[in-house]
Amino acid sequence: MGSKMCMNATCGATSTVEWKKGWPLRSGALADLCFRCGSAYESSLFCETFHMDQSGWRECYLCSKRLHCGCIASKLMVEFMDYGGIGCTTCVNCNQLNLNKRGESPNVFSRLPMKTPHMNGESGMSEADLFSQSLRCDSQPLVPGGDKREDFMPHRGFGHLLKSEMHESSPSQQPSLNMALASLPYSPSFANPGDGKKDMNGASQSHIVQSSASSVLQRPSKTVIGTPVGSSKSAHARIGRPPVEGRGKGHLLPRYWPKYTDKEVQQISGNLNLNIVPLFEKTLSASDAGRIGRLVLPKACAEAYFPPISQSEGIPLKIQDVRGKEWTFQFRFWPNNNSRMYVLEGVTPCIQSMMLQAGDTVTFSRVDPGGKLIMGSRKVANAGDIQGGGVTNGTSNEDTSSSGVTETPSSVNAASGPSHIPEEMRGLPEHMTSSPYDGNGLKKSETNGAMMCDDLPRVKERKRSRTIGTKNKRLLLHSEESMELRFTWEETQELLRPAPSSKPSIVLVEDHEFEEFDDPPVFGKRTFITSRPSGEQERWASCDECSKWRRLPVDALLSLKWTCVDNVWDETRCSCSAPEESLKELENALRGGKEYKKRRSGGSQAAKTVQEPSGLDALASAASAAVLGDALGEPEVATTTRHPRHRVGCSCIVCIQPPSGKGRHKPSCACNVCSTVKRRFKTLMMRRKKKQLERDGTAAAAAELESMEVEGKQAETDKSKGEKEGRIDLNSDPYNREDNEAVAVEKGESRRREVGESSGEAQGGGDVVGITELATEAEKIKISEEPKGSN
DNA sequence: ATGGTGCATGTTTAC
DNA sequence: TAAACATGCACCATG
Repeated sequence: MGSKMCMNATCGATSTVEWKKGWPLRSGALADLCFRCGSAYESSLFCETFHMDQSGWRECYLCSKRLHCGCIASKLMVEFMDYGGIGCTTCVNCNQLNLNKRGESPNVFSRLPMKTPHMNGESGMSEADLFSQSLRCDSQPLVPGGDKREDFMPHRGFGHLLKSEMHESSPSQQPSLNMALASLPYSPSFANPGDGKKDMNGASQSHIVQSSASSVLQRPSKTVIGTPVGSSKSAHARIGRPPVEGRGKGHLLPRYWPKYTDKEVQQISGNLNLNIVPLFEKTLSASDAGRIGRLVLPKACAEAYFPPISQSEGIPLKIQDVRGKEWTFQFRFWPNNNSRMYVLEGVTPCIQSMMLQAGDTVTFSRVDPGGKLIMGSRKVANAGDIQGGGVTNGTSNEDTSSSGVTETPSSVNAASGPSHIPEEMRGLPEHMTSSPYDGNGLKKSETNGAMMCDDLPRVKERKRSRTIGTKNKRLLLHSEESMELRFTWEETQELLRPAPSSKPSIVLVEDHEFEEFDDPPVFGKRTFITSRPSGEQERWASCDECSKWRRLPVDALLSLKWTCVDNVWDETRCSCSAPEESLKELENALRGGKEYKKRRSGGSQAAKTVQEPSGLDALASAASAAVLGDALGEPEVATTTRHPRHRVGCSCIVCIQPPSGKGRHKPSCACNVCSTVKRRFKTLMMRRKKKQLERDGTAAAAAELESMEVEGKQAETDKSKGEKEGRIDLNSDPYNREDNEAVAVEKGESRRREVGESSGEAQGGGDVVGITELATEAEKIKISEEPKGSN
């Protein structure tokens, strides 16, 4: 055990052994007490006696007023701490010292109204200067010979950092606590740089102040987007700030520093009409965002800012999101290698509510007063940007936080947040991803030049990204899912083609020919359909070789790879050497579409890189468009949604529907689709009754049956008539030779398939009101009917 | 069979 | 090298 010096300025005793165990700290450990004066050595004691619950507010024991410095810092930081390690504070209001509960002599610093260090934009002063000016020593040396505060203060402020940064502290003077991040801005040890009379092993106090301050202040800048200190833009900058003090001994890693911009804090504060104290944040891992619903909390953060728990089961913890909704999570821990692993359980609903996924960031703040925990979020750059799918100005890299406060990505360069997105996937230089604030706090933070130039973290970032890129497959997959696997049913449909080798067999269903394939469909080339002024439709496809657009028959189905040579429809343009036709029509059709824009603006190179995607590329493109809600030109312009195997002229339920998203049909709608649906449902009902009656077998029932059959025949006649007019039964299944779900019902075929067809088609199309409902109804009917039938 | 829970283990990172 | 953390996985409960 190294020698310790009593932290009580009035004592200053040094001993290597004679330290008594004192009262329990919040951490559960026992404080070391000075053998002479009984003061605590453990700096983690501070705030022990007058602990600030979680709010960071206290009431003056003398004037009964809340300690409040009245400056803007109060909204961001806890203003008062117990300096001196014995839990005493000077009330700024009455300037009286508050003894701690043990009645020990006050030996305190109080804070003068100050600007928050990171808000010192106009002053041009260094943060260290502001720290110094914002603190003053109120204590009077109680022992002749002066205040020995500087003897021990470095232990609790920047001191421990000096250990690593300067290697100047002797082991005996190394602190027993690591409250650096919490206490840094408040460290009174540097309040009076010129006041230092003693060297710390040779280092002057002023030196220490300077060095330590700079070393500390540089830290955030290495890991987060940071505006240079003193910048007037600091209110917008996402500076990773050391959070307010917590009770934990370990200081928080910069990656957990809350990286709010001041505007965001103000925004949250404004939203909730509360003072917000940012605590920490965490980038969601795949498992955090997964279905397990467990959010692993950084140990230091959990111990510093969440209530202490001694049982593994933990406690329910209420956390409010910035919309005001209160969530209750189970805050608990697991034993882990003689340590603890803290988790929040039951976060899935909240995560989903905030629409967060792996890579996004959750932020934890505290409300002053009250100590209520607030959970915010910050979404990672969106998939499209990650994919590099479009050149952005950086403004779209981040999503609006579901928290109501839009936050920038938790730093492009930060070790957390978007860093989990492999740089290779970004497609953009990192500096492109800095985002400007929109001024109202609702979007974007400003570009930060400081971090753009900071290569160190970028190197680190790349290292991490590579690792994650190869290792964290879940996260990667998730991103890929976002980009490539989320496409709509219709978008998939339009890309499906019959397998090249498969020969269709023609099936005649109610006078309609259907091609049926034994092989599953394959992905085909994406094409565009345009309409001529005459109304005639034609299809356009881009050659995979020369990227020239070729006009094709509307019913042309192209394989995944398609080149001019495959253009069997136009002999004059079946070679890449043939000139391209006027693209006027195509351009018109695609005007406003992304593909078109890309192609037009990109020149030859762009034409090469942004050429019409094929197959999975097209899927990815479609997926991106779907995900991003992009205004991509509709690939199938002026056409209806099609089955992959359906040809032009197909009048099945899918093909006759308007393109998706064209609105729902009204209940009274008498269009082809709706009337067909209704008719079909009627038939279903009729058959159900018929079966019911057959079972009953009563004479009356027979009579009813007779009349029903008359009705039914009439219905069938209508149906047949309708089909001959170009309509087709809703339940016609182009894949089913026997078609006719009624037949299927009678044959006991799967109701699931049946209903699935109906509802699925309805969904695939324009969400025709009634289809789903009717199908559901039919399902119910059959379900209720089946047990009876089977018995 | 499925999903939840608790712990173990491998990887990463800070010191 | 040790701590922290992400995730795998065995075990158990439930339907």
